[in-house]
Amino acid sequence: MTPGADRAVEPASKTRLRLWLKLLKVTSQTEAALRRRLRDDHGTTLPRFDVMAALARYPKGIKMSELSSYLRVSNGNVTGIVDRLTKEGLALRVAVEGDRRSQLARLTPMGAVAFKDLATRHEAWIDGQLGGLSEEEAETVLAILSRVGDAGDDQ
Amino acid sequence: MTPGADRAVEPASKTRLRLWLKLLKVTSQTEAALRRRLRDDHGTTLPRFDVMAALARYPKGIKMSELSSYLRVSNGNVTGIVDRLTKEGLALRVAVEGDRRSQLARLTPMGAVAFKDLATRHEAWIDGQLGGLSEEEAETVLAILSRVGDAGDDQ
DNA sequence: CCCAAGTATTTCAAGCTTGAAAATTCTGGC
DNA sequence: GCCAGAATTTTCAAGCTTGAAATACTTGGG
Repeated sequence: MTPGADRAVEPASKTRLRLWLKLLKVTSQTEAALRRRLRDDHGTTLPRFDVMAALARYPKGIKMSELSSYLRVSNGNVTGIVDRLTKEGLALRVAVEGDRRSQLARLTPMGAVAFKDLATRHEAWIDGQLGGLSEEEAETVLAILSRVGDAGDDQ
Repeated sequence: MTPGADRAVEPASKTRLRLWLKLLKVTSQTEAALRRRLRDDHGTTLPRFDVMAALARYPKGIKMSELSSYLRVSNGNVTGIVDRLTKEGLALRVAVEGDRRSQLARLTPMGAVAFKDLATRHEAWIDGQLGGLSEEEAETVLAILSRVGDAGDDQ
């Protein structure tokens, strides 16, 4: 749509590529630091944290397939992560009434406590990482990026 | 804009957490789409692409340890990726004069051609993904995020 | 010259990730 | 009731990732 003028278009694509590289850099640096922190200070991993965060939102449990689509990862992936959380006593599977194919994954009481602690520290830590930004700047970026990750903003 | 009128009561930490989740969402969605594209249309992977991009910047070759610190991944990681690229004829290792511990990794002519093609398509594709943003918006986000991923902006 | 300490890389075990295939269970048309 | 096809989950092979240990080589002090 409206590619029209062959002069004005060129700089925009370069700017967008730079923006992509910057987005990648900020998130991967922050994510790498987060993984390190989870590992060193809490003996866990980011995928485990993500799964626990999802399970925490569904106290009554969530089906494995719903969990994988919620997290946008493959079915086989969550199977392995929930397996490991279960082995550590943080999660469990419960049968679904009336459908023996499905199982609900949920946190154990121990898992819920562990997650609550993690979540609190997580929020404070992220705040520290992004602390250089004012609330207004954060809102500005949020508003602009909302037009990129547009499809299916389901939360 | 200014959707934040009634969000003024929200603490800045919540806004920053939302921003983090948004950044994560945009980059991981884009990255997932990129991985899919590389795999389905080009039979390769993002790590391979990243390594090839790094090697393309050093036509004379780069030491394995320099490669891993450039990409900010572990040594063992690049060993495996370069192994696979080598097996496919896209990269090779050459001995370093005067230090038999080191090796220089570099693209083969075939690897260089393959990368050049990939890079061209990559830039156009990214532009399409972020096409919803004006150049001004992209610049705004870039300026703000530059204050987060501050350390060592090497490109 | 010898060897201890340092440097460069690879190997390894464990976990994450994917898509495809397999196993299990359900459902609806007959 | 039977069974073909659909739905749900697990299993699997291959690759990515890390940090630690192992391997190979270099350097400098004695």
